[in-house]
Amino acid sequence: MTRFIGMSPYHHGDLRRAVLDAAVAAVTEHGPAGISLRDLARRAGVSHAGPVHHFGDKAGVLTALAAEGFDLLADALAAESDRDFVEVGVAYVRFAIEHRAHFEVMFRPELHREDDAALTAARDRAGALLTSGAASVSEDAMAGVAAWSLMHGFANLWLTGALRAELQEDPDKAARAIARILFP
Amino acid sequence: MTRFIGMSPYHHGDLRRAVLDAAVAAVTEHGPAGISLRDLARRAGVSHAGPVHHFGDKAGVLTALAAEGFDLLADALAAESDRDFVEVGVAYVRFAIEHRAHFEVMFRPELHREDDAALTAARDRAGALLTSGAASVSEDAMAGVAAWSLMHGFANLWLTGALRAELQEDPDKAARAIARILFP
DNA sequence: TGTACATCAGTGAACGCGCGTTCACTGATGTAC
DNA sequence: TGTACATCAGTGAACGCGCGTTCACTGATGTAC
Repeated sequence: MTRFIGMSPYHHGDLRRAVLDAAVAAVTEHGPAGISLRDLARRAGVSHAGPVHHFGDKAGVLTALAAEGFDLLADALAAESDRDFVEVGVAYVRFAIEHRAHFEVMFRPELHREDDAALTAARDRAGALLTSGAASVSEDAMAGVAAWSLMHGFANLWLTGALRAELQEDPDKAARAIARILFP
Repeated sequence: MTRFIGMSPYHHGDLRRAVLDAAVAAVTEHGPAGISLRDLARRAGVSHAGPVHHFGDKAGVLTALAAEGFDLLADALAAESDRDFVEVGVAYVRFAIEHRAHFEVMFRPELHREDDAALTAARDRAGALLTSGAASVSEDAMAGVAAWSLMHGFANLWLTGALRAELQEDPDKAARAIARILFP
C-alpha cells in the first residue's frame, strides 16, 4: 500500500509488519530481553497500546519473530540443499549473521509462547532440512547433531565477537573450513 | 565465618560473595538480562543499596560473574588437559551444564564492563587451554576453532532444550560421541 | 590494656522514570440490503 | 447507488509497580598511641 510521509492515518495499514520490523531493530540494539512493547509502538509510530492489539504481549511479538526466523532459515537452507552439505552449513552461519535479531530470538524458548503452531511448524521444517542433509553425507546417526552443533557454535561465537579478527572478517570462509574438517 | 540464622549483624561479612551467589540464582531463574540489583539485595538479605557498594551497577556484578565463570571453566579444562583432548571437550559441555548461569553470562559481552582485568585474564587462560589442547591433536590451524565451535554449539543447543530427548538425558555421552567424529 | 578516631559497610527514605495493563473511546472499513 | 450498521484498529488517559540512583546517616571495625 502507498503511504505518504507525514500522514498519520488512523489505521496504520500493516501494523503487524511494522511492529515486527521495529522488534528486529530493537533486538539488534538491545538484545531480545531488552525490548518493551512501548518502545516498539514508538518505533512503529503508533500509540503505546497499538501493538497489544496484534500480539497481546511481548512474548507474542518474540514468538512471531522466532517463527519468521525459522521460516527464513529453512528457506536459506533449502536454497543450498542440492549442493554439497558443507554449503548448507555455511548458509546456516550466513543466516545467523545476516538475521542476527531473528537468530538470537529463535533459540530462547523462555521468551516464546509455548505451543505456538506457526513456530513449531517453521522450526520442524528447518530441522528436517538439517537432518536430511546430514543423513545424505554420513551414516553416523550423530552426524546431524555434530553438524548442527558445529555451525551453531561457530555462529554464536562469531556473533559474540569471541573469535580471532581474521575469522570475524570472513565468516563464510571460516565456516566452510571448519565444516570441511567435520565432513572432509 | 560463623553466622547464626536470624541474626542481622550490621556488617554482612561477605556481601560480595552473597551477591554473586544471589546473581547465580537470579540468572538461573530469569536469564542474564532479567536480574536487578534490588532483587539481588533482597536475595542476599541486605538493603537495596548494599550491592552498589561492592559492584557499582549491574554490569559490575555480571562482569565479576563472567570472570569467575572463565576461571571455573579453565579449572575444569585443566583438570582434563593431560587426557585425550576429547575429554577436554566433554568437560567444556559439562561445565556449561553444571554452571549454566555463569556460562550464559560469559558469552554476553554487551552485559560486561569492557577492559576488566580479571575477566580478560580468566578468559585468556581458558582460551589458551583450548588452543593448546587442539594443537596437540591436529595440525590443522582451524582445528581449535572447530573443536570450540562444536562443543560450544552442543552446549548451547543442550541448554536451550533443542535436542532430542535421549541426547538431553546423557549430555556427556552425546558430547563425547560428536567430539569423536571431529577427532576420530 | 584502654581510649580516641578514622575508615568502611550497610541503611532507609526519597526521587523520577519507563514499564505493562486496563478501559472507555473514536475513527475507518467492510458488508448487507 | 446509497445508507445503515457491525466490526475492527488504534487512541490516550490512568493506574500501580519495580527499578536505578542519590544522599545523609549510623553501626561496626581496625588502628594509632
